[in-house]
Amino acid sequence: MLDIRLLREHPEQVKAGIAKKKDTTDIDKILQLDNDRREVIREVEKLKGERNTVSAQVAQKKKAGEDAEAEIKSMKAVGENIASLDQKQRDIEQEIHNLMIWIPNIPHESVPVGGEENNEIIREWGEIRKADFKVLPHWEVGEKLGILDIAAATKLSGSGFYLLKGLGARLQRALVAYMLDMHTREGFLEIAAPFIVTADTMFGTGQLPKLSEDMYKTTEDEMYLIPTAEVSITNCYKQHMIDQKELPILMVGHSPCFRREAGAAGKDTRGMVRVHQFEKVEMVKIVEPEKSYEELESLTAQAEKILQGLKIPYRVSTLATGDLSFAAAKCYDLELWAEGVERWLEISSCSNFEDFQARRMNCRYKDSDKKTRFPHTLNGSGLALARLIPAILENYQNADGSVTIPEVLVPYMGGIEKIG
RNA sequence: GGAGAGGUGGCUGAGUGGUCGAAAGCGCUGGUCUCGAAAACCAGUGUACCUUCGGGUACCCAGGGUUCGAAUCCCUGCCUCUCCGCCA
Repeated sequence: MLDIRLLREHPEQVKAGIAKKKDTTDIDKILQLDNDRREVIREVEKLKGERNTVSAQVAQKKKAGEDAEAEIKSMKAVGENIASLDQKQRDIEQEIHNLMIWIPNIPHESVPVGGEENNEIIREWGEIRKADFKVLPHWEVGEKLGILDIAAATKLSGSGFYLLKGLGARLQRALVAYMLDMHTREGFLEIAAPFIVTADTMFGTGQLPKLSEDMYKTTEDEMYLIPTAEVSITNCYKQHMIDQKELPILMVGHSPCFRREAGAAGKDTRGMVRVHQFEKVEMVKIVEPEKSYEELESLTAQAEKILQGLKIPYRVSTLATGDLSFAAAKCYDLELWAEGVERWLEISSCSNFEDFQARRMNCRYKDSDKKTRFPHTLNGSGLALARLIPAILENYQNADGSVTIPEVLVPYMGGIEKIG
């Protein structure tokens, strides 16, 4: 959520910012409501002041045993007037709120302007292998090795699901353990949080109300299945006052992610690349505002360490404004090269939300001047399994159809060095 | 699921209709003392909004209600705790 003061004081900046994200909220309408609101407040507060004064007189007279009927009578009408103005104020504030919650965060000045085509690749890492045999896509090699069974998943849940078995399931477990170990070693606190959360929690990180269509929702209790562990982990600090000494807060967790992919019908229908449920390790940071952009760099570097450890080539790009998510001010995408599908696959998004989420969650901290402020929140995948496994099955594929286990995973695989 | 108790500031916790924004303690900040620290003592210490910058208004889980006036009384919801039931 944006600060209404930013709208008041720099309306042009806000308008330009949201336009870069292709948002069309009528900012002037909100400013008009904001003026109306203040007018009502001035009026009602004057009346309340009067009532408080007279009420004090009533109390005094009663104490002294005097008659206060005249005062009581005169305040009756004032009281009714106050009640109706209070209602009017609430209505206006509700209307303002209902508009504010749909406004996206505004992009940081360093973010390239434009649509997806303006994303900027800022670095690449690793050598793309030139195999002297035909590298099979992961769904083919996975089925052949008996470790991936898309048909079974489809039977259970319909299209857009995968099922791993044997060493495939083990590989996923190994990756999760490898990644969690890496991040906790670097100071991230491991969190195992709920996968089902309330609407209020979804509001806190910005999934609601805008992304409602993308999530699975329970019918009986109005609960939501998390689309990412970001939701559960970040919201641990919802409605919380943080002591500055605790900052920066670094957390990491592993969870399944549930996504309806409502707008993506017909895209990437084969394999594990686009599915309704996948596993992911997610890192979250809560930091002082002054440090959030350097923290974004180190967060991205942290995600990159996983790929470097696995020796998988990747590239990092800065997302252009039109490609940024609702809540993000700046985002780096990590894409890895998958040799079988011959594509760069998005494997991690590392974003700085500035105080956008903190404001929605009402997460605050006291700074060194004892002033209450909103911290900045960040998160980054570290990493998503449903795209990492395909990359391993393809990039580590051998001519005989077997798959070599990346060296760093061997200990996690109980010493197994090759599948097939 | 059943019965009961309760939700008050950064924290603990008093307060059952009228100077209560709220006692006390802890914590925090400053000072005295000290070579320095601890202890002790003294002082200070909520947030948001409106403002003609004098001040004013609101906030004691949330939302309604009663009243001239509500932290305090009533209703609804949410959450926590205790006991019972059920249960991986």
